[in-house]
Amino acid sequence: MRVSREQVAENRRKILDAASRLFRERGYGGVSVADVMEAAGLTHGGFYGHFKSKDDLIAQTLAHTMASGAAIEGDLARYAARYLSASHRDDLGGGCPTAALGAETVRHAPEARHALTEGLRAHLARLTDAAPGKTAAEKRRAAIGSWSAMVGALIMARLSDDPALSDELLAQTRAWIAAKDGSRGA
Amino acid sequence: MRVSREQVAENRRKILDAASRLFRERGYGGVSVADVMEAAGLTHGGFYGHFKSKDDLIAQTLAHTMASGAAIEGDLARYAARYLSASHRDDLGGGCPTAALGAETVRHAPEARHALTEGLRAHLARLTDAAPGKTAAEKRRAAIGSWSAMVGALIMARLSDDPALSDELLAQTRAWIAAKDGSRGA
DNA sequence: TGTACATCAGTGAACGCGCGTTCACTGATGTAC
DNA sequence: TGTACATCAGTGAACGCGCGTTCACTGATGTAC
Repeated sequence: MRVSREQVAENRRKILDAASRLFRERGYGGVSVADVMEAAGLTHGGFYGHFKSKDDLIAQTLAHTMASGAAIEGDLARYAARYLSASHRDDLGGGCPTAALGAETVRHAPEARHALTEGLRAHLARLTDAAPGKTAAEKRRAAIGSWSAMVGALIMARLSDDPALSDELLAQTRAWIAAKDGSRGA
Repeated sequence: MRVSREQVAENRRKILDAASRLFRERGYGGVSVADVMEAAGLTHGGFYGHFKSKDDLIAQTLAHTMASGAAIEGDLARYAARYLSASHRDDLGGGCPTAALGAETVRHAPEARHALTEGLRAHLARLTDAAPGKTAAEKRRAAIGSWSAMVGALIMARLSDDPALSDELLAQTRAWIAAKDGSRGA
């Protein structure tokens, strides 16, 4: 049963959205092509009309997800407070793709790595604008240092099976970033 | 062909060492039980004499790997310089288990998460001792903030397919940690 | 505008491979005498 | 200390399942007239 061109485009978007969430929740290996298609409301056979392979889906999903990189509201400390919140920690599927998939993506197709790298580059540029510092170099350093701390802390907070340690990782990293920002670097 | 008790213990250690390196290099899903056994110089059939399942191997491998947490030589900035080096970035299989496997381990058996969490707790205690700060609270905060930044920066430096960006992530995060340490916090 | 046909997105069964796991067997180790 | 037997770690073939991928088919869409 053929569908309209608009329906095709919408189906493709649904597949990418479903894949984006599922991959972040369960990792690449934890999600089958059939899982993605079912979540998109389709059957698995139609998959290869949209994508060349599962690896192709992974790369395109990352590009799709990173393209919707939101602008940063407020300063870097404010952004860090939201990033390092319990609600973000508990929302794997809707949260930061770098924290959820960065480590696994190293081992995947070059296209997937490339999509994440370019998303990361764009995000660092936005963070640099929002970062404190008198010079461009200071702002860049604060952006990279703070962002590294955010990603690392979120991953470890999710990893920890001790809720107290998990909360401490978030709170202390938030405080450290805020203190660093206030102290105006070098 | 039965082997001696010492041989059994040595084989078990070889399996854990091989698994530790292979899992870090390729992730849990990228390594088969047969891969591990072959790397340990054995055949796959004998695996279930040592471990209950692949998940059991994963958990025991993490416990085994985290148990050999080295003491920290020098202060925290010195440790960070080594952690955030090109040679550590390029040595996935021999490098930090948290950076290599932390994100994936969230989705695995509770025992695996627990082993990593306890290793992390012990490591944070050692880092706290080496951290700068006048009070215990300051040292703890510096340890957690710096450690989060190290883990995040290493993951992103490995992820980046642009060598210049990769190097910048390491260098800026090193500088940020050093600056922060010098500035004596809040 | 209406009709006839070609196109092709999606369906669901099927294929083949890899992997986790099991099992009958082997032969060296450990032990009872 | 030496011998006979029981134990059991490791071997390699086999099993079964899940998953990525393919394919013949369907029927609605798009188009030529």
